[in-house]
Amino acid sequence: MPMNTAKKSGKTEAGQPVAARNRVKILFPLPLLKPYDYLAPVDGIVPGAFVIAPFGPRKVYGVIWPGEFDDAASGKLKSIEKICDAPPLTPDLIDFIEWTAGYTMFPLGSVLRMVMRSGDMVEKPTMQTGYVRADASPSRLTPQREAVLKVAGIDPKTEAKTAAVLAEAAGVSDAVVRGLAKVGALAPVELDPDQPFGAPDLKRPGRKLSEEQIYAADILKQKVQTGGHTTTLIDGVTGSGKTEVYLEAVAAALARDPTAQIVILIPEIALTLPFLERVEERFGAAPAPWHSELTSAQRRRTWRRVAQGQARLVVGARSALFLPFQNLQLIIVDEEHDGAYKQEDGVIYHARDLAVARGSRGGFPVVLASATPSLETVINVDEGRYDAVGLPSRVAGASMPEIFLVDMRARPSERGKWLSPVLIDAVNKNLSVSEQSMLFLNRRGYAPLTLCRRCGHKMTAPGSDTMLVEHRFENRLVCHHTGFSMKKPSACPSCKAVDSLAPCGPGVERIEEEARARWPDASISVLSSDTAPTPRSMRDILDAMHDGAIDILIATQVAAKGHHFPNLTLVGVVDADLGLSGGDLRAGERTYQLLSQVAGRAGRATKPGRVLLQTYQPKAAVLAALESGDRNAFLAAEAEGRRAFSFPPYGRLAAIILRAQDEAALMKAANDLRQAAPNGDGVEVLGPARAPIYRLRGEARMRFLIKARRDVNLQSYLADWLGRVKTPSAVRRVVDINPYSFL
DNA sequence: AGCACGCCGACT
DNA sequence: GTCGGCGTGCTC
Repeated sequence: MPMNTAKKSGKTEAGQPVAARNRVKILFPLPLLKPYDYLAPVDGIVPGAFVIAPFGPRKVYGVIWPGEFDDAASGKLKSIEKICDAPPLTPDLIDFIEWTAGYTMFPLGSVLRMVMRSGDMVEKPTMQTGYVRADASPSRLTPQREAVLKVAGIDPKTEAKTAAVLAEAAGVSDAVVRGLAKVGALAPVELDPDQPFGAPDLKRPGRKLSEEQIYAADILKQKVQTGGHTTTLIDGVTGSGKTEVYLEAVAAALARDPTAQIVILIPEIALTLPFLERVEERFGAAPAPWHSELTSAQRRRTWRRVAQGQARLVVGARSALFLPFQNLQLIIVDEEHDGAYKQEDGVIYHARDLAVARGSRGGFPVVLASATPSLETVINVDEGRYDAVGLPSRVAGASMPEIFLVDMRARPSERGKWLSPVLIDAVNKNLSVSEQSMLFLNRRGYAPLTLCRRCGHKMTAPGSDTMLVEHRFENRLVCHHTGFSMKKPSACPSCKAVDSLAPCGPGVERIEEEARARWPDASISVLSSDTAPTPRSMRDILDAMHDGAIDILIATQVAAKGHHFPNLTLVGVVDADLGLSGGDLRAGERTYQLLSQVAGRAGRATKPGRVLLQTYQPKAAVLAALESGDRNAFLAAEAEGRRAFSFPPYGRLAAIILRAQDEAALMKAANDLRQAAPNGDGVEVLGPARAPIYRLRGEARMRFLIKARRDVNLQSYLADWLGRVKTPSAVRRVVDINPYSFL
């Protein structure tokens, strides 16, 4: 275990004996390609230690970095300002940062920034005052005082509580607590506001597992016991109990090494709340949470407790991969196929790929879980790089739902309506037997397109080629890409015609309108990120659904995962073709994943479920595969398609995106870059082409796609290429290795 | 990321 | 004549 050998040294500036000074490298969490050389005030500062050092005109938090000293830098060396009293980053994390920078082609310092975010997390927070019981007993023991003394602890290390917490627990005002402190019955102690996380209780038994689950869990536990790196896919249908299985592996890892730390990655923060509770139920202590919605205090608590090795189990979004673990021993990637693992701004990365890399370099197991694994992962299993355990049946004897296609050409909806008679009949039938239905449409708002009936003008966001979506409930037009929103104008901004703006196409709000008109007596709710913006509001709707208070739930993809509705027996997908257009490499795969996930909501308990997919292209391979339930045939066909065009995972793919306000400068930069592209064996450069959304937030965007054979080092090729041209700073240039979004 | 340095328009 | 716009480049 690396210790911070650099003790606080007090004054480090002038007056330090020169003989004691040696050189160190410091990496700053700034977009810098390399660390810089400094003079250290004392010997033996370990790599990974946090410091403050002068950098240009200001003082910046940084990290001591390993590496050769740069002779060119002699002569202008400055001294470290301060060595921070925080546990240093471990060598394996430093290695992971280096590897990630090389792989993603982002500056080393930018990757470090994901670990540090803000430097103040390194500092000890201001301590609170906590109280424990002291020897002196109060002269007058009132019932209130007695209640406080009853809930107060003794051990100043672990049991100190703030006045507010004690008062709350005793049901009295905090004046009572202060009074007791004044007479010496309570002793004040310094209390870290970042309270430790509860230790997982390893004696606690897990839920009762099926034979199948026990078998799968044993395989995973074996991997953990043996140690060393493996990647294992838990390939289990919706409702097969994947979570219980991998929690057994987590338990095994916690038991094997008393300092081991584990991270469970989940794709969406909306899911964290129920998930945290589930983990708490298993281990008797809440895990440390990590996602973008944490308050700064919550974030600091998790970060510091992870850095101290105190938080042993972390549940978080993709960025949890960059927490400063002391002894990371296992990574679980739940719903590994989920597109939310792809980080699209700042350093662009895919958390699943980085998790596997981290496990491989750190020599510990990685577990991927999914009901609809990504093609990449399936092929990695087929080719023997990953292992797999299957969970082919649902727990508690529930059967898989039956899936039917509704050919909208044969059974169209009424004009200006979106539900086919087939789906309407099915909902009617469900209402008559008091079973729940869900109408699924992955489109927020009322209408995805607003068009002027008179001049044909399409409403777009300012400076962007993105359509404004009508949100009728708020009477606003909203851009889902840029966040722009405006009150719906009464006149067309182009031809000034009044009341000519017509909503085109359906969103969930419009389906709600249709459903309310058709089923006025039914209880209908909409679940989307607009109706449930916070985890709590989402939970309210989910609870109402669970308790049967809703007859028809109209939902976007936020309802697609992770919820059990025992009385939901019908899922109607309003537009199953929605994700298929656009020529995206993974459109078919994503549609399959989303729709089978949605389908999995139906009939989880004893009641069999039915799923109706409304489509205009029932012959499409994805839909045929969903109907027949033949996932393997679908994946084989997808794989063949990718192989034919040497797309990932049969070849490598990268994108270079250029963006600039000035279109002429952008075109010139794109052409200059194209001219400089070196000929590479097995490398094909496509573009530059306009990005599908050409203008976004006032910037125009051009894209290159670079395809390479699997045996080509794509990063070296790109580094060579990009090193040859100087793009003006007004044109932003970003590399996306293995792009997912083609917008 | 900041921040300084440097070269072209509207002000006292 | 100067104040200040933000493009360019540097930070050990």
